[in-house]
Amino acid sequence: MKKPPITLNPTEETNRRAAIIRGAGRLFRDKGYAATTIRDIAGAVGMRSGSPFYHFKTKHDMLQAVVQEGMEAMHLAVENAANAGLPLRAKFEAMVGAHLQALLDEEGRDVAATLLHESRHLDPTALREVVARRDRYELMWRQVLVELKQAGLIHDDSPAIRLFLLGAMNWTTQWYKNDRELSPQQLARQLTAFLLHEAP
Amino acid sequence: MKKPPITLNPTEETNRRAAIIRGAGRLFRDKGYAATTIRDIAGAVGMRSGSPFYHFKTKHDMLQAVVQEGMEAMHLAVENAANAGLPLRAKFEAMVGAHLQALLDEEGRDVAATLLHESRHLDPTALREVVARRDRYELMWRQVLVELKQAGLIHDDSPAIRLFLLGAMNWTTQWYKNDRELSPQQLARQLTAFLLHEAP
DNA sequence: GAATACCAAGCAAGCGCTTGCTTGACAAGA
DNA sequence: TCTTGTCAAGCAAGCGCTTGCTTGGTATTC
Repeated sequence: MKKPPITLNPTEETNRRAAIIRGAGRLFRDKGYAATTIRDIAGAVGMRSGSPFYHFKTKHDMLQAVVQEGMEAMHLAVENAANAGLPLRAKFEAMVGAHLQALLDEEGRDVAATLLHESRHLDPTALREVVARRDRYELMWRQVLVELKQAGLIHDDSPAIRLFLLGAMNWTTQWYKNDRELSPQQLARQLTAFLLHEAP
Repeated sequence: MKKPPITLNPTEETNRRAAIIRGAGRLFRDKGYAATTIRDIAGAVGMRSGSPFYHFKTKHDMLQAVVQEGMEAMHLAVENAANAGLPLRAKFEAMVGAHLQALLDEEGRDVAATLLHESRHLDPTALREVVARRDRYELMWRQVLVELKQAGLIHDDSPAIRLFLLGAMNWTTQWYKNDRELSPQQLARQLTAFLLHEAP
C-alpha cells in the first residue's frame, strides 16, 4: 500500500515519524503519558496540533510506537552482551552494563523510561504483547543467574532475587544524572562487584 | 484555621477527609495522578464531583496530602526498626522488612506507591519538601550501610550501592502481588541473605 | 441560627481528533 | 519547455466532550 519514492536512511532528520516518536518519548519520560498533550508533542517537532495525526492514528498509537522502540533497544543490547562469548563473570557485568546503558544513555533513555513507567496506559492487547516480550527478556537474566549459582558466585537464583536485581537497575532512571562522574559501565562494574561480594 | 469538632480516632470511617485521601491514593496508584479525575475520586467515596472541594482546595492538594501520609508512614516504620536496639544484621533485615511492608501491605501501599511514582506532579515548593525529607530518610540507610561495611558484612557502602538497594526495594511495587506465597518479611529475609552473601 | 457537609448545576478552558484545503516536489505527456 | 496530474506532508479551524473548579442552595446537627 505504502510506496515511498526513495528509500533513504530512516535515521535522516527528514523522517518526521521518527522525530515524533523521539519527541513523544522525551515528553512521556518527563511529564508522563497522561499529562502530555498532542499539542506538546506537535510543538516539540515544529508542527501544529493536528499534523501528528497524519503519521499516527491516535495518541495511544504514539505511546505504542515509543514502547516498541524501547523494548527492541533493550532486548537487543542485553542479548548481544549475553551472546558475546564472554566468560561468566564478564558476561554478567556486560549484561548489567548493557541494561544500564540502554536505560541511561542520552540516545534511547527516553523510550526505555517510557517502556518502564508508562506501559500501564497501553490498552490490554498492547499490554499483553509487552508482558510477553518482557518475559522473554527476563529469561536471559534467569539463565545467567542459574549459571552464577552453579559457579558458586551467588547462593540464590530465585525469581525474587532476579526481580530485585532488575529493580535495582530500573530504579536508576529515578536518580541517575548524566552529568555525573559515573558512567553506566562504571555503575555496572560497581553493582556486579557488590553482588558477587568481591573484596575491593 | 481547621478545628475538627471532636478529635476522634482518625481512622474512623466517619472522617471523610481521610476517606478522600485513601480513595485518591488508591486511584493515583492504579491510574496515575494525571489520569485520575476528580469525578473518579468523588465516586470512590460516594460523593458528587464538586464535594471533595469542600475538604481540599485543589486536586494538587489531594496529591500533596497523599504523599505526605506516605512519607510519614515510611519514615516512621523504618525509624522504629533502626532504633529497636537490635544487633546489626537483625537491624538491617528489620529495616528492609519495614520498608517493604510499608510499600506492599494492603494498608498504606497506595500512599507509599503514590509517593514513589507521582511526586513529580507536585509543584516545585512541595517537591522540595519531599526531596528534603527523602534525604533525611536516606541518611538512615547510609548509616546502616556504613556499619555493615565496618563489620565486614559488605565491601561497599557508596551512594550508588545505597541507591541500588533502595531501587531493588522500591521496584517491588511493580511486581509484588499480595496473593503471593511470599510476605514482605520473607522477601526482606531473602534479600538480606543475598546481599550479605550468606550460604543457604 | 450558626456551622458543617454535601448536592445540583454549570462554567471556562483544554482535550483528542477530524475536516477541507494548501503547498512544494516530482513525473509524464505534448 | 511547458503544462497537467499526483502525492506526501502539513495547516487552519473547529467539533464534541471532559476537565478542574465554582456557585447557590439545602438538609442536618448543635
